Amino acid sequence: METERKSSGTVGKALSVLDQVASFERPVRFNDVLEDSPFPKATLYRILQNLVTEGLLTFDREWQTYSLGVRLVRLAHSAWTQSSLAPVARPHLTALSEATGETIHLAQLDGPHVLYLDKRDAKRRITMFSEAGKVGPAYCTGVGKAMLAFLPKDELERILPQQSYHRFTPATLCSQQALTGELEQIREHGFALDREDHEPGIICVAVPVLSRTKQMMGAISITSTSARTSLGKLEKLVPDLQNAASEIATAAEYWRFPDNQRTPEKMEI
Amino acid sequence: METERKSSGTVGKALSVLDQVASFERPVRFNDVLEDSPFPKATLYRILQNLVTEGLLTFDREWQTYSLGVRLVRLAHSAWTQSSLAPVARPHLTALSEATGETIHLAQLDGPHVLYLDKRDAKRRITMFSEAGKVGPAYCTGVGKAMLAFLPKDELERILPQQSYHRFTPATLCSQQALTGELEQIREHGFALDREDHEPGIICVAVPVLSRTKQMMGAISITSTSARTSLGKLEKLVPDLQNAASEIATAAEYWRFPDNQRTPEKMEI
DNA sequence: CCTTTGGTTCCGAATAGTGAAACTAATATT
DNA sequence: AATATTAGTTTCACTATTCGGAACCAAAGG
Repeated sequence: METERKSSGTVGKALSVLDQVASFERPVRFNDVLEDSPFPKATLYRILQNLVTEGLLTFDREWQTYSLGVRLVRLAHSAWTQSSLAPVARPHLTALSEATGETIHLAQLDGPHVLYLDKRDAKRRITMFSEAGKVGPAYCTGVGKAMLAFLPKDELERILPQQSYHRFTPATLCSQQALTGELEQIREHGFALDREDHEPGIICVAVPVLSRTKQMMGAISITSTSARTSLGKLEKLVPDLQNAASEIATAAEYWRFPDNQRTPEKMEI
Repeated sequence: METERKSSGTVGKALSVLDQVASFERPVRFNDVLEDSPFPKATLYRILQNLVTEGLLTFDREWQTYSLGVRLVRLAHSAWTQSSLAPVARPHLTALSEATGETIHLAQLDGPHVLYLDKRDAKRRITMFSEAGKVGPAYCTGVGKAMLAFLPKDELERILPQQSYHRFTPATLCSQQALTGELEQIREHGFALDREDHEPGIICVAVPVLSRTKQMMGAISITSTSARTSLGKLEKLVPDLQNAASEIATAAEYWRFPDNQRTPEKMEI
């Protein structure tokens, strides 16, 4: 389930190493990295050193281990607050969660994966950093399918073959063909269902967040368990979801022009 | 207050551009970046393109703007959960905040700055992603001074001249000399005080988190207002703080060896 | 003492990055 | 309508970085 990026250029190589270190999920020694690295010893060594001096990795002298550097956390804070839908969506997610009493997700696409940017859990109302930033598969989650369905054709064609199509449950759509058919349906209805595709007992409805120009910006979903509710009941919440989605979209549109730069009037072309 | 990194090598240059884009705090057009960039047009252009294809930036075709890419959020999630003190410290921070009823911070150094990794606010008990990742000055915050005081001499000498020494309040220590003196005190007492150095009315006590080998790993603090409490009362909480700090340190130590790799026994050299 | 394992350094060859300048596509100006 | 200006993109000869095989070093194991 690792992201395979076309790592051209020097930065690409460096980042692929960074990703690899991240994938270990613990501090690693030089040899651990070397073992499944496409790079020869000397090259890898230099790349790691570079990453350390750039602050993307930290090197623990005592243990001779590399781990991800705090500089990333700082960058991500900026990324989260400015580039994504997350900050503008926040109040709407809260409202949705209070109105429905269910779990809410906000996600965007990161390459072929779904990246969760925010989450509201109805029970303990707490959103932690450790929740945002998680990745999941696109082909078998509500938000994933909702987003794929509204992607431009060329991008979709690039992403579909990159899905793993692993069978998680009996309901998982395990082939590109099956998925394409489902996406067609979703496009028609305007919303996606997760019929326990990913986890047994977990169901959800999701809608895309579309800009004024019908560009897909992300997706939001309401998740529950098949024990507590049913797909039918969830479908009744679709209007609320769509409402929230369009509010988020317009909020995001405005949010780009706090006061300076191009004026909102100019948008009306 | 911008971080000036020695951007040698190709990745360094790319990252400096990334930082620059981040510093705008809004989507930017090519020319905005060009205007105060050390790089010539063509070079900057290519660097930006690289960053986009690497997913560190996203390019909005409609508006022709660059903003930080979601890939950073994913990386930061890994960074937060694995490289930093944050995950192991979490339960201890919660405990502290419940015991004292005050605001708790966990911070590490990111170059010359303080980077906040977690926060517990006593009132509305909510920790949001948008809180972690914030940066602040080191020379005039409790956590900052606590960390500087326990830094190895050579590192300290590199970092001290990089502080801005801006006067925020009458109590701010505005010179390297004044700061050095204070650090001496802190080293003696084992804890740092923020006597409204940074914000009027805001006071705090902070202690460093030190590893078994006395390496400085971060700092934690209890913050309050001068209206609600006093420095004297805060000082009474130092033992609790130090307790938490040492628990965090040992937890972090163990956390490095979930099961595999070097065994804990080997640590006893 | 020799060998193995893990990590670091060298240096010529190969590659990727550089940036002045030319070009295009949109406004704005005369 | 013709021209100037501004913003963004492409080209290409030049050059600085990066690459990586091989040699080297240091510590642990026999």
